[in-house]
Amino acid sequence: MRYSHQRETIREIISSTNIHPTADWIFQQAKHKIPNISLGTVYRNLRQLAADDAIRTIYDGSVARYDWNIEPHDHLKCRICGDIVDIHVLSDGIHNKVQKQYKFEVDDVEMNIIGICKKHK
Amino acid sequence: MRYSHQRETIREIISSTNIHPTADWIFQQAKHKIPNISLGTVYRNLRQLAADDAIRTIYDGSVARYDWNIEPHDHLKCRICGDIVDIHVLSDGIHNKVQKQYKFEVDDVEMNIIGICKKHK
DNA sequence: ATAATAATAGGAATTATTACTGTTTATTTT
DNA sequence: AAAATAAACAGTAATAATTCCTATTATTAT
Repeated sequence: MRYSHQRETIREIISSTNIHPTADWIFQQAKHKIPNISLGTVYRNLRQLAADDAIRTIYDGSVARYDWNIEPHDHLKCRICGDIVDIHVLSDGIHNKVQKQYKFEVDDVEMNIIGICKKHK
Repeated sequence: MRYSHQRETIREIISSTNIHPTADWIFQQAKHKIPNISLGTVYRNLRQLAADDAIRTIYDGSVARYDWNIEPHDHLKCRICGDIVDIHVLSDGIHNKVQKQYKFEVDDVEMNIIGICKKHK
């Protein structure tokens, strides 16, 4: 993968926040630095960065969000404010358990816990 | 919610399969029974059935799929054949652990394990 | 410095889903 | 049982997220 200014800018934007931004949010931020950047460029680079394991794609219902944190972790999503926070509750054992019990080669585990965060109950 | 022939047909279609169908697949099946049913009707009823906890909506990347199984369970998704199968690995303890540790009121837990099923490795 | 080609901007196309509108139909009231 | 009410419908337009296309630009190897 060849260097590109656009891709580095996108990478920096993702690394700078914990909000798990959408492609469009990243696009809006990127425009501040590169006014004529295009949305297609943002999507193409997000796909490339994810394929390269430089970022992680998470799904919030049906919209994709992006996370700089590529370590295994889970998500807590508040259905009042929409905030998504990283947590770590899933034991590493699940991985092996599934592998043995179902003869399934595990690549990725995504766990999203939906509910109401402490600020809203 | 008032009775409707369309909704009952949709409910039956979902109950009859383990493939976790998409709205469009359900629409194609429904047309065999009700030739002039419209896609909007399928989506509206899927939303209503899900709100009523008669079915469960699951997200396969960014497309919605529907599951007749409303008991807590997890999913194994094969990235070769696309098949999604129901499993139960997550202990009920996670619910309380998250509730206490993060003061988060848990409504729903979705866990998808992505990898390669035994038929394809 | 030049050639080769990966990446880009801008826009069109696609896919999944929701919204709108006039009509039909299940249920309630008379 | 007929009339009134409103939920649900079919058909279609609109929207949102994402991907694809093409001519141009930028990076890298020679």
